[in-house]
Amino acid sequence: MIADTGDSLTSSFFARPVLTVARDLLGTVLVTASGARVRIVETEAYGGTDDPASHAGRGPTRRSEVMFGPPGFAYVYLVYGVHHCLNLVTGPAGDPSAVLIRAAEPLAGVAPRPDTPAHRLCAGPGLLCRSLGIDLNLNGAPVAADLPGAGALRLLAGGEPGPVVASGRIGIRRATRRQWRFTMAGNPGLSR
DNA sequence: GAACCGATTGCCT
DNA sequence: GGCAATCGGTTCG
Repeated sequence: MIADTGDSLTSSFFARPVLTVARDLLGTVLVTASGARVRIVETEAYGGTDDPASHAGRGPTRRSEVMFGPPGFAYVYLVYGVHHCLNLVTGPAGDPSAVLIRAAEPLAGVAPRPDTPAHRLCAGPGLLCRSLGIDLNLNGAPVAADLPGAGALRLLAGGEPGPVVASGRIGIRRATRRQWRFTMAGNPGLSR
């Protein structure tokens, strides 16, 4: 029997403007190949027409080339040589934009850790990737359900996210005034 | 080719 | 609050 993917997000969801996708990803459920499920509670938008804080800001590199491709694919990179960050490519092909998944709240299948409350296991982009086993192997992987080979990562449509707050992006030095960070108000799983 | 910086986190004082 | 870990990209010589 074929798995029911009727609630899975497809390319048309990701093909929209990056700010719209970043906002609408709140409340959706990320599912890994191992069956872990987390609800996204914090995102940030990067790229678009002119974003000096984006990896794509000065043309494609070997690292950022996925951002320049079609929507619905994962862009995973290494920060500070230590942690991985998960992004989802948005907009039409050629528009180098993506949404950074900054935090989520575990629903099922996330391994506990000593001295870490469950709701903090994915409370940051690096923590989220570590808890879900996401690394460079998933860079360029198809996420939208209609793409060939999709399945290593899936997104399920979520319920109402509740009140959403737009604020300045964090952890960067450039273009911090843009209100491109989206959070579920008051959620305990937000990054610090 | 060397020096510096970065979409982070955890451990130190 | 400071800082190390550690790698890719950018900048400068």
